[in-house]
Amino acid sequence: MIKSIRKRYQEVIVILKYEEVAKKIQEYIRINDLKQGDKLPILDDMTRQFDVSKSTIIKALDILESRGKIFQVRGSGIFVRRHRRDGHVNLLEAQGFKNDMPHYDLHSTVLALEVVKPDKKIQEQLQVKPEDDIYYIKRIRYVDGESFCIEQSWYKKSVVTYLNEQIVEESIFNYISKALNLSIGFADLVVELDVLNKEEADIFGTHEHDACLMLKSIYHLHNGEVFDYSEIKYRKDKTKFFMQSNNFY
Amino acid sequence: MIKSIRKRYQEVIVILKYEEVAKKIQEYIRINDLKQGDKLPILDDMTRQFDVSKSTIIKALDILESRGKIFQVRGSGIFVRRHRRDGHVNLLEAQGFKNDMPHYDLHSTVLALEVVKPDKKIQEQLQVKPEDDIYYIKRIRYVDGESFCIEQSWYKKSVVTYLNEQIVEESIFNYISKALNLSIGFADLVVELDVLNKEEADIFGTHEHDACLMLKSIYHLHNGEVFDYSEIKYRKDKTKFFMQSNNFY
DNA sequence: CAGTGGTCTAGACCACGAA
DNA sequence: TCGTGGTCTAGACCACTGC
Repeated sequence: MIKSIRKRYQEVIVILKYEEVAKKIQEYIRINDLKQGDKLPILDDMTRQFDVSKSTIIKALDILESRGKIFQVRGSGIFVRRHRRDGHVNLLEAQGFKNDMPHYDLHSTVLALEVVKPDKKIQEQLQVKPEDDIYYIKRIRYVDGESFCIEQSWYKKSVVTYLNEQIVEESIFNYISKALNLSIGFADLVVELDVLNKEEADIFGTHEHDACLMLKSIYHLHNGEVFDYSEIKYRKDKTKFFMQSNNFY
Repeated sequence: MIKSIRKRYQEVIVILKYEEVAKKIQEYIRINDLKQGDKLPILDDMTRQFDVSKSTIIKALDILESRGKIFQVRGSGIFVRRHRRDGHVNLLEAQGFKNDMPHYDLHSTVLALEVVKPDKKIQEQLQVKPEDDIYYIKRIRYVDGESFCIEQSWYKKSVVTYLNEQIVEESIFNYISKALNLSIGFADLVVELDVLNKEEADIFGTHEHDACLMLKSIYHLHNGEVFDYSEIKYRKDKTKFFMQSNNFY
């Protein structure tokens, strides 16, 4: 492959071969509507088809395996794993919403968007000082017109330098990666049971002190810096979290 | 390294270099009590120290990264990520219990251990026929003498050919991998909110219809065959699920 | 025992971060 | 600019599955 094709103008956006191959394999699965247990082409055929070395295919497959898309059986073949379950919130592709509910009508209402000083909890979660500026955002998210979750999030202003109502109504993460050109590295997530206060109960059309699922997340940039802490309450009757694990050793 | 050292007698258990290296790096982190953000030695030093090729080190590091132990920053270094949180159930190392609560006194009470025929739900989850034999197990698990969760599980008898009370009181997964020599490949997990029935409420010392966290899991062997479906109810006041995500792309 | 996937290496070259 | 990590390759050899 000619090197210049793998860069985009002056931006020098390098396309990784193994990412390209991984994308194409996923595309192949989608187009051929493969289900759990269906077999993919053998390695040798893939090296020929994609015109890359065996190692590169294997790297692409390892990535797809770690993302829960496929599983590899030595001596036998490479097989498709069950797809994301529709309507479940996928905790491991934790970039909100659009990904989880692709077939639904989604929108958000912004209840708060302001610059604040962090209290003790936020200082600790975001690893900031009391005098640092923080964007505080509170949103209700709707699925098919019905309230689905209530999200509060705190962004380091030194990283996410600017936010406005329109950005916040749409996808903050999309804005962060596309407009600010930051790349999100990893996240720590905690799921627990919580209860609704009066205001939240009204939003969900239920009763104060009702149980709900709480997801607390800390997001890091690629260099390890924390930039976002968020707390999301999900209504109990609509929410299922989905995950896939490979880590047996 | 001499090849024969890497096999154990006649069993031909091959030790993978990159798994060995990964283990040693984790050990290094533990011994030196490294915290989030602490730097590991540079790649070149590790290749020398472990006497393996650069690719092998990188593979080991990729594994540790996917397991949430470290993060790698190009041009800068390799850094330790926050450790498992004590007392949180780690959903991605979902092998029960002993791993999640290493510093606690754990035990189990077996309420049921019998061979049954699957109902519709179990037929679907385990992908078995109505006439297939299934081990049904119900256990209460205690942490420091206090009931922590109630687990029901269904094992394909064609895979897990034998179980007894002692095995079930201890670790079934341990038995499966060590004694039956089966290797667990991957799992699908769903977390949702559920309520307690009268019996369960009594076990937890709380009220019927109280909310609880429900974890439903489907476990697969390395070849993709389902062998276990389980439903675990966790008491709401004691339970936090923890996960780490890398999948931002 | 053929077919298929996995491990490991040496080495060339590239990309990012910090100073 | 240099230190550090990342991509990619060709190829030798190994290991598991199923016929």
